[in-house]
Amino acid sequence: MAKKKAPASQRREESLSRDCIIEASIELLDSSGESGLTFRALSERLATGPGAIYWHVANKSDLLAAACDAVVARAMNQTVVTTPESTIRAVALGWFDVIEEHPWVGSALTSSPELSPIVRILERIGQQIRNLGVSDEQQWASVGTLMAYILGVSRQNAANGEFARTRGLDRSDFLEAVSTAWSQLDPQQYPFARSVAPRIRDHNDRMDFLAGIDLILDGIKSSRGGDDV
Amino acid sequence: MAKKKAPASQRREESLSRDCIIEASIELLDSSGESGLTFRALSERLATGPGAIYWHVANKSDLLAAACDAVVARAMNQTVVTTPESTIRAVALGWFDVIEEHPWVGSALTSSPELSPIVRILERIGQQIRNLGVSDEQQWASVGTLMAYILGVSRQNAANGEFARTRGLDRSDFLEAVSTAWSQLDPQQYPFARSVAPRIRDHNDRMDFLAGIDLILDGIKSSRGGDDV
DNA sequence: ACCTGAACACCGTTCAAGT
DNA sequence: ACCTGAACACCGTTCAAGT
Repeated sequence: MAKKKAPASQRREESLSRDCIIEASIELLDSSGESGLTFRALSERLATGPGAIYWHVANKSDLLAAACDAVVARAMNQTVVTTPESTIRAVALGWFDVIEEHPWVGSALTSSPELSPIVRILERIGQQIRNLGVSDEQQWASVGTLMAYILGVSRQNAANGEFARTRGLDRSDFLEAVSTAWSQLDPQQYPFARSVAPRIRDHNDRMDFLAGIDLILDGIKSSRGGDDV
Repeated sequence: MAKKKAPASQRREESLSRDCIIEASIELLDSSGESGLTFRALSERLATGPGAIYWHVANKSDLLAAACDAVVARAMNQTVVTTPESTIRAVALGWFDVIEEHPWVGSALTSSPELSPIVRILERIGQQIRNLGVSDEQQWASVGTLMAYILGVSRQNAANGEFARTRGLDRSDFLEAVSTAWSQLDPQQYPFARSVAPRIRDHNDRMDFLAGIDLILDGIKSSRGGDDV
């Protein structure tokens, strides 16, 4: 029950702790992207030496995973309760917004597959899939597909954002570039990409993301009835 | 028509070229993972200095993108012709095998969103979605969803593989670790993850991947008829 | 035109030494 | 117990100098 108390001494500022290191890391990642998180930048921000951080954190990948988990935990803890389907959509959209705010999370997610962030999302989706009345055997496929889709979009968005940022483009510059590049592809080899190029310019990532969720939910519902192959 | 001819001179071994640098990079990535590709390791393998590589290649991310594109291009060029649906499944499975052989491709893919590797896959999927008779407005959503799913799985598999490799685990060790970790989660907070934990131990990535493709195809077919929201 | 290889700036990480 | 900061090994990248 008893929360871990802070040490009695009241030094100037607060002393170093795992939590405040993680918090500073998140700020650094938000403001300067994935490459912005270095032990030197971090120790400068925390007014300490690089070595000090290693007392509270095992190494960089541990640090990144912890920062990622902190963000995800915060986001996944606001509960919604309506129908299973609309809860899934709400969770998915909430997650989309998290990625927009913290693009680096998209790529950091995959580094710690053992537990933490991915399980948090999987659990929320999984519970709703159960509520949807999907059979036991189909649950794993349904949740796995949704997860792969959600993580796939997250990663791609993160990469696009990082790509744009490092080249000093904003979002519409980026879409414009992709659109014109695709429209100049060889018509024989790339008819589909060309046909779809104009649509890229003013599409809405968030809406497209939701459309994919709905598509998968349709698939889940349609196969909920009969087939079990 | 005329293929670019190699220069007449026949020096000992072949001289450095963009192609052979890319080939050596692929070998390096296959054998030692993402972190194995360094300019020093590469120049040693090519019996040259690190600076020489920069004559043929702009920088590391250019090199990685080129290596990735080479692998993808090779894989996407074997054509299958049956029904649209089974072609999509074949392309997806073929892609899955590419990732198994070259896990680093999963994470390198996203770095060059402008064109190249992603468009190659998208084009093949897109053509089949058209053949499936999906309406123009639905095509983008359908292909986008499939792409996000496929790339999502690729990325996750790559990350899992890398995770296992750096810890010297093989695949079953890894699954075992995840399975037991999930089964020890708090029953109140993580009922779904716990319920699904035993299934992880002996699931088949390839089959699960295909199940997801089929699920999404079901969704596409079910919404092909009426609704246009 | 192409290659060499030393040099630069910058990483993650360690560790003896301090308090 | 916790922090300091110099030091180490290793990156990507550049560039004067060579052929």
